[in-house]
Amino acid sequence: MLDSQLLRKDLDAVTSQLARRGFQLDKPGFQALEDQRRQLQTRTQELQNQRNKQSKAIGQAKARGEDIQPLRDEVADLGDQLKQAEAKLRELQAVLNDTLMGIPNIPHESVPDGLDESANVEIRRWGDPTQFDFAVKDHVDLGTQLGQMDFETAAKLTGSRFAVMSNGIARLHRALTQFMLDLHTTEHGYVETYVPYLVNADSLRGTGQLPKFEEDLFKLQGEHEYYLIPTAEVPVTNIVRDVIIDDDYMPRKYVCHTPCFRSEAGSYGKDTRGMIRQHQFEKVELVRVVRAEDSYQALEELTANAEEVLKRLKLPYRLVALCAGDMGFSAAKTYDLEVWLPAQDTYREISSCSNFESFQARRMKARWRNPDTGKPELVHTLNGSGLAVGRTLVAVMENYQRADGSIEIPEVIRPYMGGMTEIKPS
RNA sequence: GGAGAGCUGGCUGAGUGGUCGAAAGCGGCGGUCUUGAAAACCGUUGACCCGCGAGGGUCCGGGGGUUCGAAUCCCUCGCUCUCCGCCA
Repeated sequence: MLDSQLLRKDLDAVTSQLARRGFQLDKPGFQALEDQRRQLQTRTQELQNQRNKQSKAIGQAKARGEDIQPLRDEVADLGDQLKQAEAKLRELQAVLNDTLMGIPNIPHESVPDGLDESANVEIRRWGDPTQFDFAVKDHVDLGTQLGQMDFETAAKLTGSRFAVMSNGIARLHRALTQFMLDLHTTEHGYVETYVPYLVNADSLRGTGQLPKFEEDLFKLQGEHEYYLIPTAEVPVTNIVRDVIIDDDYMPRKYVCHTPCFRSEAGSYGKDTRGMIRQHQFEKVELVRVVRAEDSYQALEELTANAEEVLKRLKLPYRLVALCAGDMGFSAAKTYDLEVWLPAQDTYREISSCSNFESFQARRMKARWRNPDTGKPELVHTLNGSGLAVGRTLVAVMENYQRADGSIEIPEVIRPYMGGMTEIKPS
């Protein structure tokens, strides 16, 4: 959510900055709502003031043992007037709030112009695309031929966009997760965190998935209004919702491994093969809660933390700065990490690292107490994948494949697999 | 699942429907004393909204209701705790 003060004071600037990401703000509409609100709020407060004064007078008169009936008659219809004004104001504020909740974040000045991914800007590359002297297979062929990846059985159990893994591949999948968690906790200073995989609507509103993107989520049936988490970002970031963090506990760095559930509505026909786009996948998520002035430095660090996973796995990748129009709703700036996938002969997203500035914090009322002023201030929140485990598995399988269809295990992962060096057919 | 008790400021915890945004204590901050610290003493100390300001308004778990007036009464939802039952 944007700062409503900013919208009031500088509507033109906000409108043009939002236009950079292709969002059209209804300026006259917003202005009209805002004017109405101001009028109604003043009027309501006047009435409240009147009521408070008169009620107090009644109380005092009663304490002195005077007859209060004349005073009561005076305020007879005040209550009705006030009730009406309050109801109208509430209605208007709800409309205004809905409008506000539907406005995306303002792109940071360093974000490149552009409305789609073609305008994204490559920042740097690491490693060279893996060379093979044989025809490469994709992870589906590799996994199926090893007898350790089974999409048909998954379709039987549930439906499309799910996977069953077994044996070495299943273990590799788990080992990658452990490796990432260990790296981020022991070397990058993140605190390992375990959270619920079901969240309520308030949490989803806090991080920006609701109200606009409900169709992307799996919602539970039953007495509770719970949703499956689409990313650990939601439960982890909401840890600081409605909290004023003590300065001693700033900044906060969380790492959290969870499954993620996404309906992938609207992605029909996209990445239908294999593990690239699943309804359920594992992710190790990095979340930071920092002071406003530190958030862009923190974004660079967090991105570097995610890159380190790829470096240790010796997977070639590139770093891309998303243009204004390609960023997610809540982000002020986003870097994507794209890993080299030989079978697709291209780089594919494996991590997305964003600074949300105060956009989520304002929705969540997440603040910290500034010792200099003694006042609570909104925090800045960031998150990034470190990394998406399913896609990392895909990248390892494809980049470490051999001519015979076996897969070499990256050195840093071997300790997590009891010293195994390769995966061969079951 | 059954029965009961709660939810008040950073924390603990008072609060007869009427100058209660809320006693008191702790903690924090500032000061006196001290070479310094501790102790003691004095002072100070919630958040949010509207307004240039003076000032006004809202907030006692969330929402709704009764009333001229609600922390206090009623309804509802959420959460916590205790006992019983069941259980990985």
